[in-house]
Amino acid sequence: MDKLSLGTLGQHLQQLRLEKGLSLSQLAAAAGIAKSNLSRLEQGNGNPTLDTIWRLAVQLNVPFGTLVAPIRVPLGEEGVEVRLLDQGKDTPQVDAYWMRCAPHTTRHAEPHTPGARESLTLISGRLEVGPEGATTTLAAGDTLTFAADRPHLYRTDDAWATLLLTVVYTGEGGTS
Amino acid sequence: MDKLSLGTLGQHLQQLRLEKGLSLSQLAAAAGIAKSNLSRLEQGNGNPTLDTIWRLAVQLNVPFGTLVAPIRVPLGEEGVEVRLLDQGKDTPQVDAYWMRCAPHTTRHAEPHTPGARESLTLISGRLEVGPEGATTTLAAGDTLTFAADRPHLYRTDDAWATLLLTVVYTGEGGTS
DNA sequence: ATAGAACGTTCCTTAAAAGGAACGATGAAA
DNA sequence: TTTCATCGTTCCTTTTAAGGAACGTTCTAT
Repeated sequence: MDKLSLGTLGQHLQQLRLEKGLSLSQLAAAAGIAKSNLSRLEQGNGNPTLDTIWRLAVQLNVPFGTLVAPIRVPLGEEGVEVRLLDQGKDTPQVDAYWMRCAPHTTRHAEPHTPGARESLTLISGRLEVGPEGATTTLAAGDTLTFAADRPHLYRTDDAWATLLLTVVYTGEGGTS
Repeated sequence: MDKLSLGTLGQHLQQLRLEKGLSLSQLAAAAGIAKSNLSRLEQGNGNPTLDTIWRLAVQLNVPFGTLVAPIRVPLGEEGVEVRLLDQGKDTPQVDAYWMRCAPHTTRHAEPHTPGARESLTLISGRLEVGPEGATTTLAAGDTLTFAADRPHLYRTDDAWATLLLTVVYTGEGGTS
């Protein structure tokens, strides 16, 4: 059974806060909670109340579950930053990510569930992407959809690449 | 900003519990929390801990936010909520948005600059979208690209729709 | 009826989350 | 330099959510 990880909550909180350019004190004041409270949460300690989470979610302008939902991304590889934007609750299940790749980086991705497809739109930079052996090179504004139930890769040349990425699990929908 | 309503949480809890045919005692035991705790929550009192909500969500097998999200979610003025995710700095310029539309909502959008195109991917729900008079209906996971230099619209039926949207401002410089 | 079991509620206690005021560290302005 | 503001953290106190054991009620079976 799924266990609640307080660490990811803290990471998400801090990440979202920094993206907004807010200091810990500012966010705490804006949300109407104590600094000490927010500090603990970002450190991964504590077990916040619904009221506390709600106030933070409102201030950070994120759908409620986003703060808590664990990032289901292998991530870790250097030069690649991935953010979970949203998780669809319909069938088929759809996960939406924002992704940024450093120059001269190759990310190999494992196959997803059978039938899964990825759609992506390049926001800036250039990116070679697709199933291994059948990749395509995209420029800013281009979109591509490909089968993601085989090993696939993302590769940048000498420029940064930023993109939106959605994974559609057309197979039996998994709940998380 | 929106205030947290504990009443709706209680209603949702009870509704989901009854749908599953569980007694209050059973659910509390299965989730590993005290009966008194669950009883208070269903009555709309109390302010549950993240741990408590999590355990209930797991037992009821609902995505986390569902328990808390009121029937009507924080929406923009016209039932449409839009968040800017990213702005490309390359050529062509690309703006990335996250967008959510309430049921039975129609949003008319003005034409963008000549040559502009929109690409969108539906994360959940259903959406009729496209240039006025030439719309398409999308389901979760579907993607669509259309010319956005004409008046276009987004329309939902009886379901919420969540989607990623990118606007590509294809200037004079043609993309190779 | 009567005993038993399960239901949901209401107390009281206890563990812990939130608030508040320190603290040292850092950075900018006088 | 010195001063002042703000940063994030760490205590300690206060508030309160969660646990536990009653309770009255309802239903079933004996």
